[in-house]
Amino acid sequence: MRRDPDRLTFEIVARDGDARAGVLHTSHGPVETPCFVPLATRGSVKGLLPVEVADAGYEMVLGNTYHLMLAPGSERIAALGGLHAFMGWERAIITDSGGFQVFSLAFGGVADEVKGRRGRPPLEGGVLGIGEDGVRFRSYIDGSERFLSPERSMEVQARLGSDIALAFDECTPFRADYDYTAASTERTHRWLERCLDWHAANGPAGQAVFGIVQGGTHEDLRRQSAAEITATAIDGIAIGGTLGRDKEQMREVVAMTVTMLPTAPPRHLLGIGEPDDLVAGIAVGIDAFDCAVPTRLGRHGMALAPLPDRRFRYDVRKRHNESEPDPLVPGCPCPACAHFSRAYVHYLSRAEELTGVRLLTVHNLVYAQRLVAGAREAIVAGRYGDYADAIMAGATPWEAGVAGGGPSIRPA
RNA sequence: GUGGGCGUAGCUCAGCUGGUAGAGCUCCUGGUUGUGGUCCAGGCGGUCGCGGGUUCGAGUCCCGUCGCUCACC
Repeated sequence: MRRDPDRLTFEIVARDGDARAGVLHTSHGPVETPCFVPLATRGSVKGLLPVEVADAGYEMVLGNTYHLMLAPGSERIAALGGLHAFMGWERAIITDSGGFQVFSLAFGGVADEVKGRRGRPPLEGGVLGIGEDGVRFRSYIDGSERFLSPERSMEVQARLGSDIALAFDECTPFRADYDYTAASTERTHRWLERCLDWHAANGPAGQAVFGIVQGGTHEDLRRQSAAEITATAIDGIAIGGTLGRDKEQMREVVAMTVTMLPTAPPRHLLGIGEPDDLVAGIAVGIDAFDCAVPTRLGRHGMALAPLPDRRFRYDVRKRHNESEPDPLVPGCPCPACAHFSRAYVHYLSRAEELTGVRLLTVHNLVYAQRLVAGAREAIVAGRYGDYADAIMAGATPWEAGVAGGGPSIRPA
């Protein structure tokens, strides 16, 4: 199924149960898995320099076709040497296809859509129409009418020069009925064929393409989708679509879907990345995750922390932190925790100082990176179950790690 | 000194010709999973400057008083 070793190879170096530890060899270097992929939607991990992202231990970031094609435009980025050169990031880049934005333009977000809140669409009437050929939508920047199709998405991603391009798909709403989801999933498969046709003729030499499993929460549709994607010449598999109404259903759908996939290609779970989700996803055999959570939480004044009953986070802006001399998370190896008190970050956040966002973003990214890096070490050591148990019991990644000994439960 | 205006939630203010108080922000609590530094949903909070009077009933009307402010001497 792998089309070309020059594009991408995936080497599995260890297994522990269903969990895998591996290395994704991309055109811009190796990416150790399981990995978390920070979002650089508009060509920047918000608030951080590329060197800071690399220093946090990251080997790949995610850029977004939808945002970058609207501004500054893929032609301009190509003229300036491609996305790597443009944003000053020398390691791997995976680009989203823009398919999910069609969904979020219409529904505001996964949580809003699932709960029927109707959210707050970024732009009224953002999606003008979805057809066999592609999607017509309005630019969130100036309201102008734009068009995205399998060919157009691949063309943009080719100009960006990402190491991994995602096939153009439709993310079906949770509330969509079975028939719509089935029809949409089939159309996404036809779109995948068009993506691969375009890429075979025009794609950059070093760029890999991942197909995206759809099918909503329906087992037969997921199975059909997985089978059709696996039968094509893709380099890896992403799990997309709306995964359910809550965490429990999401995990069921992911676990179910993974069993339908061949073991050789890398598996990327799209859009999921709260700490407990990473732990659970790795356990069933997910190799890569991308998610807005660590960086977005940082912008909203939240710090990741070993607090299982608090969703692994706490609000630094709350008053009780105003005189706390300890760092965000004691023992954390990140620059924010190495040099600053929680009281200082609390003060900066409430004062809306940009440095507050930077410190929280760095902390959260380091925390997420340590979580997956610790998981990798545990898998290699054949102790992933212990590691997962320790994290879920409130240990920090460095405490739960192979070298760090057993878990230590700290008070909230 | 004379004349006008204003004193209502921590802040900025709304309350028509009298029927026993509202909004925004702040504050507190949740939520926000292929990124709009957001947004959403709840909650705490007022003896309506003070003292009298009229009235069944006064933040609303009358008298006095204190404070702030503007204009004119």
